[in-house]
Amino acid sequence: MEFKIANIRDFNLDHIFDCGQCFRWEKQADGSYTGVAMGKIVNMQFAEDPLSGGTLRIDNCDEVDFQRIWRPYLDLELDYGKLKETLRHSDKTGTMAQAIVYGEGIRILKQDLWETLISFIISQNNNIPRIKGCIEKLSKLLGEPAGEYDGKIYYSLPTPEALAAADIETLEPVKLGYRAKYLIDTAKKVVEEGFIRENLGEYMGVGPKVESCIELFGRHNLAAFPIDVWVKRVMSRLYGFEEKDVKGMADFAKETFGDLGGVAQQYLFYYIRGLDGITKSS
DNA sequence: TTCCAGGTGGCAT
DNA sequence: ATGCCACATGGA
Repeated sequence: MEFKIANIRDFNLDHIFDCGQCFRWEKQADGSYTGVAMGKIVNMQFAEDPLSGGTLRIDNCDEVDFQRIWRPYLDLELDYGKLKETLRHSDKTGTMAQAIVYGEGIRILKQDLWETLISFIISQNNNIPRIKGCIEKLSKLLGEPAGEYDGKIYYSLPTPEALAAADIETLEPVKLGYRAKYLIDTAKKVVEEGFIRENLGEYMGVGPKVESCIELFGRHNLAAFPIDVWVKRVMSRLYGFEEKDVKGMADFAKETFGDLGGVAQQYLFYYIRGLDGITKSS
């Protein structure tokens, strides 16, 4: 079963799935992406058309799933054309205008909270290819088969219960390093106390940066402005901040990008990685 | 070999 | 409240 929708603008699957917000979508040889989210496996392909807007094809999806799952997940309700107009001249250097051109098809996905929590705990002091590998191995080890697509079995992430029942030795093959303890600890806390929605920093392994990522990617709080090494790099090179002046960067982001800080951050993150020759997260 | 990656917890001031 | 530093792992 396949669902198609036309006239989609400000949309590019490479930009969306390779801007560091998610770690589980696999690019196929034909340029499409296969992934599992909300317990469903789908394959997405996008055909560009600058005049009318492109057409998005989602395989293994019907109209109901599209409306209930993928339309919100892909943030198709939000007018990114208008949003980009607001951001384009927000800074005085023209940096944001260039970053927007470079990542014009980025959208902030509405991801599952639990998934963003464990994904970004794993992300600390780690690189994107390794993060993807860890999450993949973790899902195969303790997740459930979500189904099969194109001859390949896809696994869901482990539930909090499954992860809480694991121990360090069980997780050894996932090669999480010192983060394994954080994951188990966090899973136990979720199982015992229910999901803490405020003060995510109470979870082991969640500091200001990870919390900010969860706010942005898991709760769609577009004002959140996560500051990691790449953003520090942008702020330093393109806006003239000292590398360690995180407070200054945060204040600047708030003043300059306001409640769209998170979207601005994604344009900047994707842009600086491109400038440094990092593509396809490899 | 050393450095680095979507940083944080623990400890000393 | 702020400043260090160890921390697992694998690729450059």
